[in-house]
Amino acid sequence: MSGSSKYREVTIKDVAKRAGCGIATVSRVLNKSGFSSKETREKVLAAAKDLGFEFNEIGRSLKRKGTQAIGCVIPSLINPVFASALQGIQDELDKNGYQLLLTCTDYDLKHELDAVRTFLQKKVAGLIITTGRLEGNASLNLLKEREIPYSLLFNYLPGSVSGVAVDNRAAGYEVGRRLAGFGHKACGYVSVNLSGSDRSQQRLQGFRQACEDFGLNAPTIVEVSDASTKTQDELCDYLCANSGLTAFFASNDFIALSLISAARRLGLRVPRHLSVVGFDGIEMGLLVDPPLATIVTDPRGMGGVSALRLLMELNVDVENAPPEAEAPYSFREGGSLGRPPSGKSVAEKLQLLRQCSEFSRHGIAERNEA
Amino acid sequence: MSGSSKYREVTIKDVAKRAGCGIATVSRVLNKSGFSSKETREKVLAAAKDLGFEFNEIGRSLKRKGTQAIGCVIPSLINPVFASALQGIQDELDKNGYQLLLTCTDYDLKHELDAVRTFLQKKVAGLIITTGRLEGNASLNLLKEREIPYSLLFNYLPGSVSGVAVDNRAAGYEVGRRLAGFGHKACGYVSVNLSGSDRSQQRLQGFRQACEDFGLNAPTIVEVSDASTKTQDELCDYLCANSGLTAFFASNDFIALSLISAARRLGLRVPRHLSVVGFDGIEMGLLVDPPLATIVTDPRGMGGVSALRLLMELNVDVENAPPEAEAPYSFREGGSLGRPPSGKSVAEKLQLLRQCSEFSRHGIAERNEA
DNA sequence: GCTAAATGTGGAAACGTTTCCATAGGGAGG
DNA sequence: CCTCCCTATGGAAACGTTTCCACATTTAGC
Repeated sequence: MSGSSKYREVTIKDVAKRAGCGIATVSRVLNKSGFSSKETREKVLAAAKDLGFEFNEIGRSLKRKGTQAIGCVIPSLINPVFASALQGIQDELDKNGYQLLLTCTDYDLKHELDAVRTFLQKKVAGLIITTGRLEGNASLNLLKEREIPYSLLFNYLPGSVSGVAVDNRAAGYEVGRRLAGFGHKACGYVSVNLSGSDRSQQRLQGFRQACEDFGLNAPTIVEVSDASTKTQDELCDYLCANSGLTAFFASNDFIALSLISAARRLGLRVPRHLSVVGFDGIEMGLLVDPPLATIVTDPRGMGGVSALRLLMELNVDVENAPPEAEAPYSFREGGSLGRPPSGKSVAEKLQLLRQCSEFSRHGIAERNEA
Repeated sequence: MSGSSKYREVTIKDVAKRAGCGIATVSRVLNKSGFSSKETREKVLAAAKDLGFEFNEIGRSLKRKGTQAIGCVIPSLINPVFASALQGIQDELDKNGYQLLLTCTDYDLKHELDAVRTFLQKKVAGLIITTGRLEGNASLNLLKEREIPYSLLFNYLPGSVSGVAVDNRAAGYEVGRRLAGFGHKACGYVSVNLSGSDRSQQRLQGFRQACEDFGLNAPTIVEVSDASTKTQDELCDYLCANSGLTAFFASNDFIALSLISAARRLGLRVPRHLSVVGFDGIEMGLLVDPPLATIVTDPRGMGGVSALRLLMELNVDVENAPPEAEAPYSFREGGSLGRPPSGKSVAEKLQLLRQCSEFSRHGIAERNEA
């Protein structure tokens, strides 16, 4: 309220004055660089302590022409996969004395470019980027042109750009193979933002190829919006309109669980009437009933690896070098994947769907709540 | 490999030379501050464009004695509540031209203090903090001493420090009231990190009070570790050891869902044999069967509000001022909360638990997988 | 006891920017 | 015609640091 004891920043000059020496000496002592006698060293250290001196990183960065910060550009934090990856990144950066600057792009390439520009102005040491679209990506071109080190996360373009990512194509193929193994013939691929996401498209490619190789029909595709309540409605519509499909590959676990929920709303049982396989391997998938069959990945680990790779490129000597190979994944069996319905179950399913089509969606909800 | 066409930073000096004027003029033009003739303005703008000039934010920050960055200190990104909040923060900062510096503390106060120190060295304009323990918190004391603006998120100490948070005590009380309304008498409180989290303790306080006011027994408390697989085991043990409890309040939705899953493993049904109420209102809670009864909060909104409050304190004129009141929450009914088991159900439940105690936990898993 | 090297120190420049100040031209008002 | 003020401009200082360099002192080698 009264005494404006405005805190005054204490600089290296203040320390020098107090220690009775030049600022160069202070800098050397505090940075443990160059020569210094034990005597002055002690005086400087004492002075710094007395005054509560802390380096001003801005001054340092200006002189050193760079910061100890890494810019990170990801689509969103709502997706737990990205959040986990970020946690992995943060852990590694922290361990190596780097700071994390974060921006979310919401899959908007314009936004992405702005973010990269801002990071460059802030003179980040490097960037970690997850983008929706690799090909002709303006942000990446900018970084290449300026020769700024960067590391890609979750992105890779087969035979061209490589980053820390699972082989989405191979993983998608694996899902197709598994579905075939259970005897499914007619499958669906459910995605959010298929058009704007390389990753989703790669998974679909692999899945398609597997369908072809193992004699399944070409998958029926649906792209749903990600506003949760709307998603449910869209998924219900999709299920109703495609009663012939017996198994679904969802582009991530959340969609997979949404699909199972939508099926439940329609009175359908998983895996009795339909099978569902997800992607990512989020923990929740193990807590639900039936447990979700999915491709398990390690986003946190991947984030860590991407950070380590970047740090290595920056000549930081990290504790243990990250593996060179692409990120591992594995197929997890789960109760949500079973044999396709046969005979009685099919009849049951069709009966249920027929009933549903007689209700408005609102009606369905009401009926199920009763 | 060969031509080292090392990119050379272009500075305001280069622009000045090219435009044939002084650097002061360039600065004025590019910042639209002070006077400039139309003629020079055009020359400078053209020169800047030709050379691809971009401001060096370090130089700017040094002169201006501060950055346009906000430091954010949260416990973890794995908890989707924090991730959502961060998304809200990021959105607002982005909208107002501020950058986000992020650190996760994993509830470690030492780590928290280090992070705050680093942010101060980087001359952030302000901080947003979520801490486990408010009382006597060293980081906050440091910030007060240095007179650095900060905004608390998810924390508040009734009658003392205030931040953007729901009234955890009142919300906990509300849960107790609801459980009483359903006729429960003996309840449990399940938490991770109870000792290290003010929030969890406040929820418990409110819950306890409600139990007292509505004539329930004092709640039985259990603290579980957060390593998922271990959690399941611990929860199973807890359920077995407390067969008399009919309802559980979990300190967050994830624990609530874990508890339901653990119950399922034991053969128990929700809400037939036990009721469960969560906290947070994560989306997943609506996708599972039965839907989770919980306290619904708006972490993303809260993050946004905390950012806006901070920006206002920094005299940024934000678009619309955040609400002054504490963050809203609401109780959501869900299938996971029902009446306590009576007669036949109790017998059934005891029978199931008796069977379980005959198996090792490993045995349980095997039995259920079969 | 002499040079050469090793050790210790501080002045000053530099990093890229903003901004104070001095200077100067031009128009208006007396 | 002389002030005065307004517009326009660039030189130079300042922000806090690191580091080059020149200089001083000690130690070592003969």
